This record gives sequence, C-alpha cells and structure tokens, in this order.
Amino acid sequence: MVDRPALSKGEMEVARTLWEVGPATVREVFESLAENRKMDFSTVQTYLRRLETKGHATSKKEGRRRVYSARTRPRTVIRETVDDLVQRLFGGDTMPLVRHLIEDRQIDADDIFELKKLVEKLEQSADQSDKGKRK
Amino acid sequence: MVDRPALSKGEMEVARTLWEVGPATVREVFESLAENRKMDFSTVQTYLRRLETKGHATSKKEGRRRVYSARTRPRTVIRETVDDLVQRLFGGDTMPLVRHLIEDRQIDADDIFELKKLVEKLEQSADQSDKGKRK
DNA sequence: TTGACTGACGTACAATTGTACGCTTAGAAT
DNA sequence: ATTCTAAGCGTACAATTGTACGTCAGTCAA
Repeated sequence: MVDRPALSKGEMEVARTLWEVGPATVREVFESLAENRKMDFSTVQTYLRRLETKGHATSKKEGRRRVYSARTRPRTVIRETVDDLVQRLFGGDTMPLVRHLIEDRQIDADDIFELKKLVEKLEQSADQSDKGKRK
Repeated sequence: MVDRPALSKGEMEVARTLWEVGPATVREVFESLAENRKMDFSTVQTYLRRLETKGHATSKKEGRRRVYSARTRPRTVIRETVDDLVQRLFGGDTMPLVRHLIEDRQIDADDIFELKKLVEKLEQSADQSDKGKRK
C-alpha cells in the first residue's frame, strides 16, 4: 500500500472524468467535464498535474500533447475516501451511511434487485464464518 | 434550506463528538476526543468556533464558560456530505458507494438483519409508488 | 512565412483548513 | 490578598485547495 495523499473535491471530479474517458489529454478531460461543470482549461490542467504528483495518475508525452491515465481504480479511491469519511463522521460505524443511502437516495428497481442479491451473499458468508461459534 | 458551508474533515470529527456528548464545553469535547485523536485544546476551540460561524453549532455563555450545542443533526450533515461526495465521485450514481459499503466493509449479523428489512421496505414502496412521484 | 491556435509548463494568489500560541480574566486554592 | 489555573478570545501562520494567468513552442491554413 502506498498511502497516497487523499484527493480533494475538485481532484475527484477530474479523476472521475479520467476514469470515464480513459487515457486522455487535458482537452479531452476538459471537454468531457464541461457539460455540467464550468472549469477553466488550465484549472483542469492543474488538477491533472496534481493528480499525477499525488500518484493517482500518470502521463506520457505523445507527440506534443500529454496524455494522462488513471493509476488508481475507482474502487481504491472509494475505499480510501469513504473509509476516511466513515471514520471521521461516525467513528468507523458503517451503518449510518448505509442507512442514509438506502433510505434517502433514489434507488431504482434494478438497484433494489442487486441490493437484495448483495445482502443475500453477505448473509451466506456470514453464516459460514459464524459456524461453530454460535450460541 | 440554508445551505451551510460544508464541514471540513477536522470539523466533522469535532461535530461528531459534539453530537455524542451533547451540549458541552470545549474541554468536554476535547476530552471526549482525546482518546484516539490527539488534538490540541485550542484546536478544538477553533473548530467549535468555526462550526458556529458555519451555522452547525450554537453556543451560549454559561457563567464564564461557553457551552456549545449542535445545530444540525447527524442526518443532515450526512446528507449534505454524502450527496456532495457521490456527486463528485460518481456523478450522482449511488450504487457504487452502496456496493462498496456492503462488500468491503465489516457488517455484522445484526446489521445484515437490518439491511434486509431496509431493502424489503424499499421494495414495497417502490412497488406502490411506481407512478410518478420522484424524479 | 505569417498569423492564429493549441498545448505545456511555470507560476500566482486568494480562500480554506489544520494547528496552535499568547494575552487577559474569572474563580479556586493558599 | 496573592497566586495559580482554566477558559475565552483574538490572532497567526503554514499547507492545501480552487482557480487561473502568462509565456513559449509546435502546427496548420492561407
């Protein structure tokens, strides 16, 4: 584990876009971002640079432009970010957050289905590891 | 809605403690916090002050000490914080986060039980209010 | 070849955040 | 009363973050 510095909010948005559009130039990221989020071209550039120094991206010159690629997967960043949040906000207790997500955010039918599967799977593995120490 | 400025990481920890120990003086918060998290007394003081200016706490002088009370409930802060996070990190899509929480974090038997209930309830209301309420 | 562009790169700079010191004063202990 | 202590309050200051400007160097269209 490398223990990268955490991503700031702005960096996250850029990182997300980088995941979405794959290895990309600053302009590509910039354009992909622009729809909803107004951010100056050079601001994006700065964020990408910072992502790189923080170890969350790499880049290589390709001709005269620089192409950035994500180095950490969404999964990893989620883990690092959410673990930290849960720690600070609930002292490590996961459930308040789960509760909030399920109750207060829109979850559509498909998601509910997936959720059921997830919980079932969770139940199973819990049963397993529980075996022998039941009281 | 008042749209308070978001809490920073440090502020969150102090806010959480304030929720836990109820209306409390700086020292009480400080001591409640000290266990795990080493933070200078005056740092706590500063955070409480900032919580107040951000509208997340109030205080009143009680004799010569100042007693702080939370003004926003955990629920609210969770919403504001998590919504923001989900927005930035997943463009508003909730499921990646739910998945992470269920799969990668320790959830004990009781929580699984609760989770099942939650999902069931969710299923029910989805079945019913299928015709146009929320977007 | 001369603009007009586009991109990289270095740099800037204000706001926010993390962390804490120091002065002042109201009560507590001697 | 004198001293000690704990609290408040103002202030400081470095690091990080949000945001962006200039400058210089390739590239293309006329």
